[in-house]
Amino acid sequence: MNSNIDALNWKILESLQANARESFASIGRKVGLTPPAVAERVKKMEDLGIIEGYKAKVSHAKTGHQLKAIITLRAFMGKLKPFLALVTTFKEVVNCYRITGNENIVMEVVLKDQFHLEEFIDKLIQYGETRTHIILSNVVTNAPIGRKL
Amino acid sequence: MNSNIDALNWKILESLQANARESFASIGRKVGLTPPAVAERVKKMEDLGIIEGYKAKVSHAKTGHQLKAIITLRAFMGKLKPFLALVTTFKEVVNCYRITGNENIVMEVVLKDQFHLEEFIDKLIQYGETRTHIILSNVVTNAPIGRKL
DNA sequence: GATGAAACGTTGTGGTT
DNA sequence: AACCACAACGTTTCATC
Repeated sequence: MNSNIDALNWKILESLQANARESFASIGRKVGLTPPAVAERVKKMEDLGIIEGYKAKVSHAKTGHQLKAIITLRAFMGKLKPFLALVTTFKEVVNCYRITGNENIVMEVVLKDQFHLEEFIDKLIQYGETRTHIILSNVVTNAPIGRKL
Repeated sequence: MNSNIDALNWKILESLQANARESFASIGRKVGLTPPAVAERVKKMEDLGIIEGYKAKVSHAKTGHQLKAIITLRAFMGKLKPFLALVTTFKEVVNCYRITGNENIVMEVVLKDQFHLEEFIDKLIQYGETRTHIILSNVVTNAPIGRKL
């Protein structure tokens, strides 16, 4: 389970977390391997599930979603299951976790404006009690995973 | 600010959010453009800040961090500023936002185990009152941004 | 892992609308 | 301003060692 990731693989992961489009040839120059060797290591890490994918990060603000919020939900009796099915269809929801504690769900949502927020919250009220926190600023965003944590 | 993103660019963004390592040639085949045309459009979206970067997603679990948690912080008087400076150095913190409401900060953290969690919370107590929610499961993770939100 | 060759992709120039 | 065509160059991929 906790896979054997050597120093070379950590360097490769570091590069790919910083720029997923960097070529294997370029990574190979940095870490001292030939392109096929890098390709083989990357393929193996993909197969093992260490690398889960490569994603372009698209700006929320530049795509017209100036407002971000954290919303927690404390589901009503019998409403958690239907909510879990529905939440994957809400395009506003970027991240959603089931959690322990007084609330059952925490979501990170992106919205156009306060009208959009109001409209979104209205869709939630039948499933449970919500609490909304407007995001004022990003302090840390998608920090890379490193060797020494 | 809210940039002009046409249907073709949305298709390109869709592809790159699904697989940031897909070649411009391959994307071009899908959307009906030549590779240089795709490259030019992508370059422009990078320059405009629509595309913020390309990141490999590395599995937390496979790198030895089985435990994830949402931690909120209600900072003590005068402790918010020093905390904001420090939090960027905590490798456990994947995401951190400043928010409105009773708490000032919400963080998403990855940890090895409950001992690691205890150790991490101990580092926070001098900055404010914390509340910890263990993440039980991911319902939605890094959902792509789409045209019609 | 390395090497070398073939297939593929990227990038720059020039030209078209 | 956006795109295509073509060619030079770099990258990936496969065989082989």
